[in-house]
Amino acid sequence: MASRSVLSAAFFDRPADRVARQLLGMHLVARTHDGLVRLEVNEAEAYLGSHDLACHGSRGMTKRNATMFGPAGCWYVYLCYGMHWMLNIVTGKPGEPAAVLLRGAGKVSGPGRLTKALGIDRSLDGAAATKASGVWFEQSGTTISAGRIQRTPRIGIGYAGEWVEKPLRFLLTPASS
DNA sequence: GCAGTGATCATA
DNA sequence: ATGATCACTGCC
Repeated sequence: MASRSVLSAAFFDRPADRVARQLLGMHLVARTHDGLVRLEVNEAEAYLGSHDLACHGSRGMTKRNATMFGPAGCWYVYLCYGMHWMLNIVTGKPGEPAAVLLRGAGKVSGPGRLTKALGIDRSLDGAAATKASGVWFEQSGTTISAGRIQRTPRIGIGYAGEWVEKPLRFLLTPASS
């Protein structure tokens, strides 16, 4: 059924800020050793490409960030501070390094905690976000009103010069009831 | 407020 | 080979 359809590579072949915005409210689904985990995405950051000084790809391709230069819809996973795995989804055209960092979903807040909750590590890096990879997105069917979306500067990128202040972090306010 | 933690990358 | 850095977290 459409409301549970898996997001395809085409969904991610757009500018990272648009993808980050549109991922809010979608479901991040993972097969873990404890079974299927399904979390609503509520925080994401866009890393726009080679011109974005906060983006890993802005300093050229390295072994670590090579996945970012690949096709949209693949996972880019790397280790930060020697302890925390960061989960990103690659966006845009091959050759252009852009991605969206997943920072929060469901009740899990923080990018390192998110990967820990989902059992994600480097072994996912480079895989396409399909059921075959074990981690994917599904459409939630929920319409997100513009009023529930906040934008702020990104976290932890103080080195990025004029890009520090760009409002590329997207947050979904919990629905009130 | 800051220590932990270790892969990664630039420099040499 | 060496040293600085780091898209974070947890405990002080």
